[in-house]
Amino acid sequence: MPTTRINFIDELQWRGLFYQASDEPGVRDHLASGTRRAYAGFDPTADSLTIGNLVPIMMLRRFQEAGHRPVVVMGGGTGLIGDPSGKEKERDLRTVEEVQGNVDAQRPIFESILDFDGPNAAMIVNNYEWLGDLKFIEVLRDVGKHFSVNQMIQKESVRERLTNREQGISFTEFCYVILQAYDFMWLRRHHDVTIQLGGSDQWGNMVSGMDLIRRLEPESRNESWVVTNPLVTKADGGKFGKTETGAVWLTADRTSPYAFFQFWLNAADADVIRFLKFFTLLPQERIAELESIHESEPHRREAHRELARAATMLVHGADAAETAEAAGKALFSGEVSRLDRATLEEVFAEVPSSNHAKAELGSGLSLVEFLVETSLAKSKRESREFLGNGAVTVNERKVGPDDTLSSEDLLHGDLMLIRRGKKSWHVCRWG
RNA sequence: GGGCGUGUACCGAAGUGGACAAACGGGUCAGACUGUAAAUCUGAUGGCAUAGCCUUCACAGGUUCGAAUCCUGUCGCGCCCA
Repeated sequence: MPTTRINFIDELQWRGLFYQASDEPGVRDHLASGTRRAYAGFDPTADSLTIGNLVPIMMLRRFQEAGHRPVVVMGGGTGLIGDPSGKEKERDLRTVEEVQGNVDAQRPIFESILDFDGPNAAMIVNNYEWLGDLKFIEVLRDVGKHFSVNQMIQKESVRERLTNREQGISFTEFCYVILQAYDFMWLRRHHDVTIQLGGSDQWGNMVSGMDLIRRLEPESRNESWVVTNPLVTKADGGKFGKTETGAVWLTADRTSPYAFFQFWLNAADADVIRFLKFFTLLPQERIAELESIHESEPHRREAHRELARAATMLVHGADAAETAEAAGKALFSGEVSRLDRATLEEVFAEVPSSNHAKAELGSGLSLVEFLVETSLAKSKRESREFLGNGAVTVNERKVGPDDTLSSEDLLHGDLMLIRRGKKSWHVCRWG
C-alpha cells in the first residue's frame, strides 16, 4: 500500500471525473476502511481500443493509485451480444473466435497502463469465463425473475429503439443489461468486487447490477456501489477522439506514437487543461502551474506539450514518447532538409511512408499523380487543388501543380519528405 | 390488403422537361492570419486525359431531340384506412 494514499473520490472530483455515485458518503467510507476492488468493463468490438476507452482505463489506474485493486473485465461474453446503449442500430453479431481474438489483442493495452504486481495488483478477467457456461433455463429462473420487463423497456437505450420503427431491437440486445448485471454480481460473489466504474451513459446498466446483487447475495455481502465519470466532450462541440484520418487508437499498429502525440498537441486551448486532468496523472499543483503558464503565455503551448508527453508516455512508454516528440520537433522546425540521416530515419518510423523505384523518377515524375499514390490526396482533382493552393511542399520547398519530381529532390540519395497542409507528412524511400 | 405521400451529393435540404455535376446550410479539407490553437476571411468539396469529356438525383424500364424533373414496374420509408 502506498504511503501517501490519495482519496479516490476527492481525486476524481477535482479532476472533473466524478459524475455520479450511487451513494457517495457510503462509497467514501467503504474506500477509507480497506483495500477495495473496483471493475470497469471493456467491449471487444475491435482488436484495439481508442482514446475514448482511455477514460475508464485511467479511472482504474487512479483507483490503483489510491491504494486499491482494479479489475479489468473484458467482454468476451457480453461482446457476443452487444450493448444497445447509444447505438442506433442493431449490431452485427461477431463470432466467438473474432471476439476472443479481440480480447487477446486488447490485453497488452491494460498491461502497460496498470500495475500487475504488488499488494494492490490489477487483474484481468474475461466474462466469457462465467457467461459462457450459463444455461438458459437457469438464467431465466435465477436471474430473469429479478428483472422487470416494465423497467427494462423504460431504459433510454431500449425505449429509443422500441419507438424507432426503422430499427427496432432484438431480444438479444434487449437482454444485454441482464448480462452486465450478472457480471457485477458474479464479481461481487467470486472476487469481492464492490464497485463498478463506468461512463455516465452506463448508469442504467450499472445500477441493474447493484439491484441484482442486493437480491441474490445474503445481507452480509450485498454492499455495492457504482461511480460514473462524465463523457468527454470538446469545447467546440465536435466529437472527441476523431481526426482527419479517423479514430485515435491506443496501439501503435493503428495510431503511431507520433500521431498519438500530435493528437494531444493539437488539442484546442479551451480543452487542454481539462484533458490534462482527465488523461494524465500529473498532480493538482503541476496542472495549476501549467494552467497559469498557459494563460499568460499561450503561444508557448506548455500545457499542450506536457499533455502530449504525459499521455503518450502512459500509453506507449517513455522511449516512444520521446521519439514521437523529437520527430515532431524535427518535422516542424522547418529545416527538415538539413537533418542528418539518422534523425530522418527515426522520423520515418513515425509517419506514413512508402517505397518507390528510383527508375520512376527518370525524366521527371508528375506531382499531381504522385500525391495520389502517397494517399496525401484522394484523387487527382484533389491533388491539383492542394498543389494549386500551395499546400504541398517537398523537403520544405513549396511546389505547384506543374512541378515534377526528379533525383535532385532526394535527400541523402534516396529519401524525400512530402508535406500536405500544415501537418500531414509522408516519407518516400526510393530504391 | 387499400389510399395518399416520399426517396437528391458526407448530412440536412432546394430543384418538378433544356442554361443541372445539381441552389443553400452544416460538416470536412486547403490557403491567409496565428502559436502545429481558437475565431475570422478566402477557396475547394463525383471522377478524369480539366476552355472539354465521363458517371450520378432509390432501382429497372419507357416517353422525348433532350429527364433529377413525365409514365410504368420494383424496393425502402412515412401517414391514414382495413
